[in-house]
Amino acid sequence: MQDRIELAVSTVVFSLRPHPETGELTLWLPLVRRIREPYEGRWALPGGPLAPEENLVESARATLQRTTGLTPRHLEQLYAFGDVDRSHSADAAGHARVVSIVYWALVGEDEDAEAVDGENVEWFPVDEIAEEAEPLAFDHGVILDYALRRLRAKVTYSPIAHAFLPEEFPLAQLRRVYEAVLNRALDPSNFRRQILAQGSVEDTGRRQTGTAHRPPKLYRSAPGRSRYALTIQETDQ
Amino acid sequence: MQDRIELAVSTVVFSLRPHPETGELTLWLPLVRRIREPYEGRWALPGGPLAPEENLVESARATLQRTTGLTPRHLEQLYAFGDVDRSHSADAAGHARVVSIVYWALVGEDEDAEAVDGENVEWFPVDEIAEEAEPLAFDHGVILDYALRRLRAKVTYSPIAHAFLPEEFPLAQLRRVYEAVLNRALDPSNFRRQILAQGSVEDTGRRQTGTAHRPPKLYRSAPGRSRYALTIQETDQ
DNA sequence: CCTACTTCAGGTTGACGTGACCTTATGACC
DNA sequence: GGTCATAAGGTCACGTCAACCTGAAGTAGG
Repeated sequence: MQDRIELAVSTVVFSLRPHPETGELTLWLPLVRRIREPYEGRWALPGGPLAPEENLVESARATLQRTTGLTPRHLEQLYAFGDVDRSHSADAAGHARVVSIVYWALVGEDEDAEAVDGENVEWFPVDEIAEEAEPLAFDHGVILDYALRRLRAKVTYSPIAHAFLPEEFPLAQLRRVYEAVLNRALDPSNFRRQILAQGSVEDTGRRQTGTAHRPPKLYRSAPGRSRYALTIQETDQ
Repeated sequence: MQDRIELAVSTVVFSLRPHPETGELTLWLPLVRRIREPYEGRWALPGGPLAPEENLVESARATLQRTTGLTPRHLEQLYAFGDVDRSHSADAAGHARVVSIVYWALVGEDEDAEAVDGENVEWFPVDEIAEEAEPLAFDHGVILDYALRRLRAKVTYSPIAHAFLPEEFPLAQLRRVYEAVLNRALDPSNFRRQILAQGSVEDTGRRQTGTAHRPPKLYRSAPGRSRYALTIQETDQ
C-alpha cells in the first residue's frame, strides 16, 4: 500500500453515427489506447491527472480537446470512483491508488465530424464494446455502463437529447435520436405530441427541402424549459 | 498557488425531528464547528481527509460515526466539488486546494436518538440555517442546497423516505415524512392510494393502538421495488 | 353509557394524458 | 398525372390522478 492518492478526471463521450452495417443511428464513443502501464495497449476513457490550477470541468474539457479534438455540447459530472480495489487486477498491482472524477458528454453531429481518429483514438459503437476481446482498462467498463444508464434516464426528463443535433432539425430527426439512445422504436405521432406539448422546441417557420416526401418543419430547441417529462420511462435504479 | 491538491470526504446528513416551536415534523441536519483555520469557529459539514486505504463511502461512514455517533440508514454519493476558487474568501486565502467528494445520508428516528450533541456538534433545522448570522464554512451552504434538491427529487421516484422511519409505521407517519421533506401538505387519501399502488410497503396485519381515533394499520417497507413513481413532482433542474 | 370528536380506510367522479391507430397533406420522382 | 414516402394532425378507449365524500373505529368527557 502507498500513501499517495492520485486524482484524475475522465470523460465518457457519446455521439451518434450511423451503424456501419445496418445504417441505423447508434451511440458511439471515443476510446484512447493506453501507451503505458498499467493496462498498456488496452482501450480506456479519455482522461488525465487533475492539474493544480484547473477546475474539474475545465480538466475534462481540456483532456478531451487534447486527445480527441472534441468540444462537447453537453458536459456534466457523472460520479467519483475511488474505491481502493477498483480496477483490481494483475495489471494494476503495485500502481498508485487513483480517485477518478468522471464526467459524461454529448457531442453534436458537426463537432463529431471534426473528431480526430488518431493512432491512439478510436470510435466504437457502445453496444459492441462489451463484445470486444479485451475488456476496457481499469474499471472503465463499469463506468461506461453507469454513464449509459444516466444518459438513458436523463433523456426522459430533460431536453439534453437536443445536444446531439445541429441548430435546426426536423422532429423526425429528434425522434431518431431518442430511438438510438433508448434503443427502441417510438410512435411518431405520440412523440410529436409529447415533444410539442412540453415546449422544449420551437417552430422556426421554415421547412427542410429536397426530401422525397412532404417537407418537414424545422425546429430549434427552445431556451429555458424545465418541467420536462417524457412518459417513455426507462429503467432507473 | 500550491501544487498539492487535498482530497476530503464530507456528508450532508438529514434527519426528521419536530420543530421546537411549531411542533411540526421538519428536516434537521448536524453541523460541526471548525476548530482550526480556515473558517475557525464556523459551522461546517462533518467530514475529513480521505485515508489512503479507505474507500470513499467508508470514509464518509467513519467520519460520521466519529464526529456525530450516527450510523445512517441511507448513504449515497452526492457530487464532487473541486473548483479552484470554491469557498473563495478571505478566510481561505493561502490554504491548500481541497477537492471534496460529498455524500448525503438519512438517519432514522431511532439512530437520531443516539446522536451525540457534543460541544462541537449541533443540530439545526435546515430552513433556519440560511438565517444564521454566520454563513457556513467553505462552500458548504451551496452544497447543502444541492443536497436538499437531490433529496426532494429522489423522494418522488424512489422509496428512500422509508429510511427515516422505524421498522413498522402507519401510513400517516410516512405521509408526514413526505410532507416534511417536500414542505407541503399531501392529500391523505391520494397518498395512500399511490403508495399502496406501487407496492413499496406491505401490511404487517397489525394496528397501532393507544391513539385517540381509529387505530391505523402498521406497514413495513417491502423489499426490492423498482418502478417507483409518485406524481407529486418537485422542481428538478 | 352515550355522544362528540378525530383520524383512518376506502370509494366516487370528472378531467386529463397516453398508446394505438387512422386520415390527410405535400413534396420528389418517373 | 400517378405513385411513393414520410410528415402532420386527428380520434378513441383506457388508465391514472386530484378533489371530494362516506363510513369505520377508537378515545375522551359528561
